[in-house]
Amino acid sequence: MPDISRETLIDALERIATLLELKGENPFKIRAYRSGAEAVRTFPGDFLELARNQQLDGIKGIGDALRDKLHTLASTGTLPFLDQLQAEFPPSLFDLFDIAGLGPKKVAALYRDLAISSIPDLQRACQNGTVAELPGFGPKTAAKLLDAIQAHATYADTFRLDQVAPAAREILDFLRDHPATSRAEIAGSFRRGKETVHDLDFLVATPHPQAITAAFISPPWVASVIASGPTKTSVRLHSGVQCDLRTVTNAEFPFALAYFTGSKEHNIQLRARALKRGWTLNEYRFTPTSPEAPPPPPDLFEEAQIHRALGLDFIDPALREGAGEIEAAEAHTLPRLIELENLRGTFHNHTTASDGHASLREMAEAAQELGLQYLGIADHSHSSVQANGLDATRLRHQIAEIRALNAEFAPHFQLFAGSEVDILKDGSLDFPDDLLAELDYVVASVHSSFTLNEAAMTARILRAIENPYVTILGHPTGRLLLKREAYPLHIPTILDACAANGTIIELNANPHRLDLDWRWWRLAKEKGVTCAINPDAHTVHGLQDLWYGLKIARKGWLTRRDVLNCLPLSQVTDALTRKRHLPRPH
DNA sequence: GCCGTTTTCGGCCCGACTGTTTTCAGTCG
Repeated sequence: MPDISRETLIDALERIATLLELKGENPFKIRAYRSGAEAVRTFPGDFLELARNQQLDGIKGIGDALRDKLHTLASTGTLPFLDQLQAEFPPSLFDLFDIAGLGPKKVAALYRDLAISSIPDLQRACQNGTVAELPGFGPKTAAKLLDAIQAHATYADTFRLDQVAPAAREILDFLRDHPATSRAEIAGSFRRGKETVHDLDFLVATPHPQAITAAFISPPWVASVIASGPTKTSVRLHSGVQCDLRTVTNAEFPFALAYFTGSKEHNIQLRARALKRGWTLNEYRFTPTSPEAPPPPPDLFEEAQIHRALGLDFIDPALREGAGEIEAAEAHTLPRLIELENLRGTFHNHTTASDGHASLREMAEAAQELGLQYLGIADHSHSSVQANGLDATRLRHQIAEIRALNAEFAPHFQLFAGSEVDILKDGSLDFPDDLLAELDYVVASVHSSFTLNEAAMTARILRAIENPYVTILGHPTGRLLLKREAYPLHIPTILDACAANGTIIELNANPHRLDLDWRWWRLAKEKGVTCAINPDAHTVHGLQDLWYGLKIARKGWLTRRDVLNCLPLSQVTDALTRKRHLPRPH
C-alpha cells in the first residue's frame, strides 16, 4: 500500500488548484479543487480508506473527476495529472505564494515576464527596479514586496492557541473598554477554537468607527499597520500575529459576527440556504432577492436569530467547519456540547517526582481551587530517563503518599494514583502488570522510536491498548503543533481496538499537542470510544490548559456523556478499572 | 469541476483595501 496520508490527498488538490490558477484556468474549476480539498480535510471518517476502495460517491464537493483522481492517488501513490501540471513550473515558484500581496496573477506575471521563480529572485528584482517597471506593478508594490519578504523571513504565519490567547483577551478587553464600543467580539478561527490560527479577527459595533480604528492602531503592542480603511484595519503585533479589525453598526453586528467567524465553507452553505428562502446573506444583513421574496425577519440581535431565520438550531462556533453541522441543525440533532463546568476532575498530571514543577499537595490544592473533585497523577515511568521517570520503588512510595493525602482530603476531594507508562518499541509496557495492578489507573504513551512505519506503530500501540491495565491511551499521535508531525498511525484501527477493549483515549489538552485531533472525535464517539480530557500538567498553572482541551472537545462534537472526567467522583473510580474485569476480545 | 424543491445546463459569495489605473485589477478573507 502506498505510504500516503489524508494530508497527501489534501495537498494534491490544493496544489492542482494553485497550478490551474497559474495557468489562468476557469475560476470555478479552481474553486472546485479547493472545496474538494476542504471536503477531504473535514470528512468525518477514514477518507483515505474510502478513496483507496473507490467509495467516495455521494461525498459533497467530490464529483466524478475528483473522485477518480483521489482514488488514483490513494491507491497508487501518484497522480499523473498533477505531475504533468507540476512539470510546467519550477517547484520554487510556489514559495512566492507565501509572500503577502502575491497571488496567482502576479506570480504568473513575474514568472512569465521576468523569469522570477523564487523568493531570492524576487528580492533582487525588487531591489534593482525591474519589478516596479512591470505593467500592473509599481514602486509601491515593489517596496511592499520587499517588506513582505522581510516579514516572511522574520515572523511565523501560524500560531498555536496559547501563543495568541493572551493577546486576544487583552485586545478584546481594550476594545470593550473604549467608550465608543457598544459590542466587541473575537471572530475567526480563534472563536471556532481551531488548534492553530493565522490571525485574530476583532469585530466592534460602534457609532464612531474612526475613533475605534484610531484606538486599535495606537497601543504599544502594535508593531506596524498593514492596511487601514473606513471599516477594516489590519495591524501586526510585535509577536508577528496579524490582527484585523472590522467596525460595523449595532444592527449589522450579528451578521458580521456570523460572517467573520466562518468557516468559509460554513458561510457558503449558510448563504446558499438563505438564497433558497429568497434572501442574500452577507456580513451586514439579509436582503430579499426580488420584490416577491418573503421579507426577512426584522430586528435580529443575535447569531442564533439568523440561524433560526434559516430554519436551523443555533450552531455553536466550534462546529462551524462545513462538516455536516448545518444538516444536523436542520434535523435538530446537534449535540449538546460539553462545557468547562461539566469537568469534575482530570487525569494525566505530573509532579516533582518526575519532570513536573509542583508537589503532589500543590497540584491537589490547585485542582481543588479550580473546583475539581479529583485529580489523577501520572508521572513518567523509568524508561523516560530524560523526564526523571519513576522506578517501581519510587512509584510505590508515591502511591503510599497519595493514599495518605487522600485520608486528609476525603470525602470532598481525591487523588488517583496512576502512571504515564512508556509504550516500548515492541508495544510492551515499561512496568509489569502486577505493578500496574497496584495503581488506580494507567496512561500509556509513546515517547520513543517515533520513526516506525505505520504498520509497526499501529501494531505497537494496539498491543498497549489490549493490556487490561491500560486505562487511557495518552497523546495518541505524538504530534507537537507547528513543530513535530504525528507519527504514522492508522487511527481507525486504533479507535476500533479502543472500543473493543474499553480503552479510553486521551484528548491531551496541552496546547502544544491537542492530541487526538478534533477531526477524529466524531468517528471515535460513533465507535463508542470514551474521551479523557487531560492537561498533561507539569505545573500548577498547567491545569488550566483544560480550557484548550475543552475547545477541541467541542470541535469534536463531544458531549459530557462522551468524556470520562465529567463523571462525578462517586462513579469515576469504577470507570477507571472497569476494563480490568471485561472479558478479553477474541 | 460541482451541483440540483428555480435542476442535467447554467450558474457558482462578495465586500474592503491598495496600487496603478483614469475606472479597475488583484489580493485577501
